[in-house]
Amino acid sequence: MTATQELTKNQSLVFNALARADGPLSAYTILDQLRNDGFRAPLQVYRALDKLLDYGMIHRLESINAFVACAHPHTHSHGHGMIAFAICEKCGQVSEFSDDVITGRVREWTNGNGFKQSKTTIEIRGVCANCSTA
Amino acid sequence: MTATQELTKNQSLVFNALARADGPLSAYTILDQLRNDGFRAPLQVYRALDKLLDYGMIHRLESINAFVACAHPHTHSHGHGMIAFAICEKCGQVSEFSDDVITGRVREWTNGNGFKQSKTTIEIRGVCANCSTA
DNA sequence: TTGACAAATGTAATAACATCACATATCGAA
DNA sequence: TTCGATATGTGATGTTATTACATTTGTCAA
Repeated sequence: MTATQELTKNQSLVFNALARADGPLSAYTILDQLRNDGFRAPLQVYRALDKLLDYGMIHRLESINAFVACAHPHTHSHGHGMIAFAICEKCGQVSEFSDDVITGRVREWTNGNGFKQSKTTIEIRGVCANCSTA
Repeated sequence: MTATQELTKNQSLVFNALARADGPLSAYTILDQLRNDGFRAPLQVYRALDKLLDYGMIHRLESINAFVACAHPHTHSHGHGMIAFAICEKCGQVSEFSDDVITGRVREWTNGNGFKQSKTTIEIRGVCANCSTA
């Protein structure tokens, strides 16, 4: 499962809501945007989000309880390498990047400590270039 | 403000609850533990937590909405260097470490992109050595 | 000492985020 | 076609965090 067309109706609706947004959305914001499409309950959103996370098409930003469409689907669709997010607290814009050195250092620590990692969160909060010059 | 003795009553109660716990606690768990000490409302806990975070005496684990007493107060009480957490999903134990290389790479990215970072979260979820051998 | 400001506290209500439980529907393969 | 897996609909509930407002306590200078 990688192509957009293979998503179910609810998954497509949720994914498209995130894809057309210019920043992260909360589950409840998505719900509100999809009321006209027949969405009535949070669970409809959360279920779709879970699947989209599975498929690697979106990310969850733990530090702000929100979700974004993946910015570089092709780049890391094949799994390895952790992704870091820089989240602007002024405008809400999120930049996504991955860094092999960081990935390597984390892996060194986990290997050295017998820790089996399943998911790693790296989130940088601050103010983006645009917002700090303005 | 660095010494435990200078904390207010509520701050001490909350800090001690975290210090004697063997893992992270949620705000509401802390509240329940402190009912006998006169705590009645979430805000009493959250206000103390905010201060303790300010003072660098505790950390917030964003990915599990919980708080832990800082494991190495002396080490990073002087501010620089970001801290990473490895959180075991079986036993709840949290290991805290900091890595200058990771700190440096993050700073390179933020400097290169004009991003003024204020707080950085690094949380590794997985299973610790103890739990994976058991 | 007092009065005035800042910091801390108490309390109720509400907002924001997430899941449970249960019923129903849809689809693909045996 | 019938069975199982997946997806969906819906209400209720659970969990996490904040708002708003009143009161108390501590500090410090006049």
